[in-house]
Amino acid sequence: MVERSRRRIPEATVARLPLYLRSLLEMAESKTTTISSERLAELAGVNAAKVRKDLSYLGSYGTRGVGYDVEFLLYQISRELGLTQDWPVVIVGLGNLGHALANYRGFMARGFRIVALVDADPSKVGERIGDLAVRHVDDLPAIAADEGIAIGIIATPASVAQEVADRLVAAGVTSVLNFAPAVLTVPAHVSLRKVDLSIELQILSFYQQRRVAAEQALAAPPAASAPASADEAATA
Amino acid sequence: MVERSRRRIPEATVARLPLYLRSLLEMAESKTTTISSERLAELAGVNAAKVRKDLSYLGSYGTRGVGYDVEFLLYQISRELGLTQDWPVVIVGLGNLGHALANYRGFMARGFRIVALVDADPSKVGERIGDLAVRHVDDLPAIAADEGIAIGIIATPASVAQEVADRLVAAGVTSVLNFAPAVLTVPAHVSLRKVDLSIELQILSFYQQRRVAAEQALAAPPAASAPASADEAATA
DNA sequence: GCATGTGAATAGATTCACAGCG
DNA sequence: CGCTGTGAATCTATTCACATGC
Repeated sequence: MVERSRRRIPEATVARLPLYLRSLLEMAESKTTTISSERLAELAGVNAAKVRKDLSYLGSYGTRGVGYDVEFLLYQISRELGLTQDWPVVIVGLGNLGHALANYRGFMARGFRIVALVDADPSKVGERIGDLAVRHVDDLPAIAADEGIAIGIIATPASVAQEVADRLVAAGVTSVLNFAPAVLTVPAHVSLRKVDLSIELQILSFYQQRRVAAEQALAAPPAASAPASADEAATA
Repeated sequence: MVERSRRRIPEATVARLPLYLRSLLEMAESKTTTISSERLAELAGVNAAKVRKDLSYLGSYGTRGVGYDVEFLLYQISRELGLTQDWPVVIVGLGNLGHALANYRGFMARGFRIVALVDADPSKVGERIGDLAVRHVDDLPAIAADEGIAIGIIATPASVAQEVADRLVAAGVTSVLNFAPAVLTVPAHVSLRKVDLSIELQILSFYQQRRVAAEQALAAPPAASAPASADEAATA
């Protein structure tokens, strides 16, 4: 019982465990008791060898010739991800996005509980969202101490995101999820992840352009140099 | 002029180009004319060797002993990412998140234009958000054809996300950004990216737990077997 | 002299392929 | 026999270190 997490789990594997978890939850709902790496791979949108290798980092939890026990694997992954406890979360910044996040009862799922909302704008302080009232960002240290905040979500404009991150860290928060389009720096003992809409769109744009260019190359004769007016959208 | 994109740009590099772009935009605003890989690396939160290698895939756009011309590099990256044109975007699903996204004039930045909002709920159809009216999801084929939609954003509940993806693809959309917590499958000629809040939180939870466990291991004597009540949060 | 550009070295992730075991 | 678990092979990405050229 002392030998918890003797293995070093690769980052890429950690990032996939939530996918397996979600797939297993679906299977559990449909009363399926065991699942093969093949099927789990299909549900999670990866390949079977990857599933087996990933799960092998957690331990030998499968049965050869049979597969994995859904409930047991669910529990093991939950435990590994630290979801057998509830992490108190604070959302900083209650503009459009902050509001949407605060109302995400569904998305949050098990393991996380929004316990505080803070904003720097005095006109927002006091506003009730769900069953929480918005408090001032200056109260962060007190809130963090009282509620034992583990995770801070930054949903502010980019211009103040670093300052907010600093305040969260100063208040003792050691995990930060940043929605602001800005590069943040935090001390080494703090985890930082980001969700960036515009980056995702730009990546899509890259491949989209590439496809359009490839189509044009096929359609146009590969002879003459530069096509004069190539600015019509080619999404047919 | 025909030799556009002769190099094969690695995926990891593509994912970082938007970071460089953003950093360069900041530099351009502060009237800086040239920038070293070192400084750009600092702004983008990566290391300098990576910046140089990444940029070298685009071409030899730097000057030895000097650095990169900010404006020129800005243009080259924009072009490479396909941001010299505007991509028409449709948002599907106007719940909390869809609303927030529709109002994100800021986050969207250059290169993208939200031209349509659709939802399956008849009570939402007709609602005006900004200067757009919500239309019914059944109109997608017509909308896609009229507006030349390039990118579809899925902001629906997970339960209908795959169906929406199928409809987008059927309507000719070839880039999809999925916010729903579901694994989607699309044909090979369609790009798919996802943004998943709960996955990000779960990844943070993994490392958070790991830290807490490490602290406890330090604090507690490494002798006795299982600590009886280990369910107090340890965020001090 | 100084910062880029890039081969070579290293590290990390994915995939293969099959031995091992229920 | 079927499916897991895992070494070995492969592929991709990162980092090093220095020759190159302004």
